[in-house]
Amino acid sequence: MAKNDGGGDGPGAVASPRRADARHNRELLVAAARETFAAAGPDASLNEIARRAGVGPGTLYRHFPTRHALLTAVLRSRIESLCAHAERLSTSGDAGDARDPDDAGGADGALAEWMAAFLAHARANQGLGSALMLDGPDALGIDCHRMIQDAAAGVLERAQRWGTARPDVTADDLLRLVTGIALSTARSPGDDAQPDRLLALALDAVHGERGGARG
Amino acid sequence: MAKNDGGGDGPGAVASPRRADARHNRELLVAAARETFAAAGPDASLNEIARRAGVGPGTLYRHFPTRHALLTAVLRSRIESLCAHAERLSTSGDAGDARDPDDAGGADGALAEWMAAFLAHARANQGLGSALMLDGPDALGIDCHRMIQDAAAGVLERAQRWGTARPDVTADDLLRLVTGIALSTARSPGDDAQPDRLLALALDAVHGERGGARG
DNA sequence: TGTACATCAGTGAACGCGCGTTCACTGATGTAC
DNA sequence: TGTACATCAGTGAACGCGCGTTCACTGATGTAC
Repeated sequence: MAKNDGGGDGPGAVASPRRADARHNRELLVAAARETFAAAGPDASLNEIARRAGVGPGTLYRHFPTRHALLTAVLRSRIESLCAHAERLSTSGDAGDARDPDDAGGADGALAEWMAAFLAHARANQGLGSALMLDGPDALGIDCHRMIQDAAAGVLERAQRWGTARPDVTADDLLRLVTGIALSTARSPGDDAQPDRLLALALDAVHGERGGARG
Repeated sequence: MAKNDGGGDGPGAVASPRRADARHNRELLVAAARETFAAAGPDASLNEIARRAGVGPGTLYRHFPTRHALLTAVLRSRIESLCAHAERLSTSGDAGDARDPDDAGGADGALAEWMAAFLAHARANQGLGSALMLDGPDALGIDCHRMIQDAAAGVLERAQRWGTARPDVTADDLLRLVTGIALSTARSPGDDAQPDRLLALALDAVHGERGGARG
């Protein structure tokens, strides 16, 4: 049996503590961390998070031995929903065959939809949460990094099969473009129009010139 | 007369101290700051910079009362050369008339050239130096912010007159796109190919579909 | 050219701060009987 | 159902650290004569 596994939460899920007070405090900590990271970025003070949660710093460390463990807990649900979203988009319709490339409502719209969702995710947490995703496997734990990468690859490959995305673009390019938009617009949270406009630009670039007739 | 103006260095230039030792230490400090900011980003320790320069922390504060004053001193020369570059590109050739849009070697190449130069600038200092530029006028002093903004606007407007840039793109869009690329690729300094590829993508987006025949 | 001196600049110990992290102790919980 | 107890979890003062910043003092410089 696993050492301290709380039950069948699947691989990667953090074991829930058995005792009721521990479970409660864990929830308080994650909620406080979510707020604090969103307000102050991923370098926010851990003592401050413990203070907001109304627990001692030792309690925070008992649940999350490292900053990354806490960040992962905060981001996991968001990342999982992004991946589920990608999964839905990648399998809806009859994805196997390439249809008329001018009918761009399918894979094309799916790519745009998912990139918009990812931008919204990246812009939360001051846009910086997702920057950690680019730090490489060590930063957030290999799980989250690969999960997002695979999700992006799924949506992108489908669009490429349909001819609505340039074949020379990689999933990593996609993620970095959108993350960059989130980062460079992070300090002006009021203006939602500009990130949307920049995302539209990036989407145009990824589409290439309709049908791929490139010089 | 100005209060402590070292001479006719033009508006915005920081007055050089009169005494030889002060001038020398100022140079040491700027050099140390350049290195340190490049290695550790714009949040680098000021004490560390003073240590690297071989002076006491008090000396640093005598020359640069705030972190922004020091950052400005470090970035000023770079920014000035970027602006001069833009000026050169904006006035070379016969800029007044719109020529055949398919002859994209002129304003088109100029835009690409300047954006590449700006990307190189943004990628120095861990890509973060230029992030401050997006913080708004307060951060780096209104000078640097406006200087870059105006330089970008000059090159962009010329490209738009020539029809090689979409008319709905703003100079701010341009700067944020490139800054975003710098930020999202900052942590992988070894790989120079990806930033270049992303810049090419962004340029394609800015060009729009050749000639502007957009659905 | 040489000297006296006013002032400009540098020094670096010291302060207060908030951070991350630890640990001896206290308290709450769940379970075995 | 009630109680005893082992263990799991929380507490929060305390530590060491590096940071930004200050300031009384020392030293270097340039200038006036």
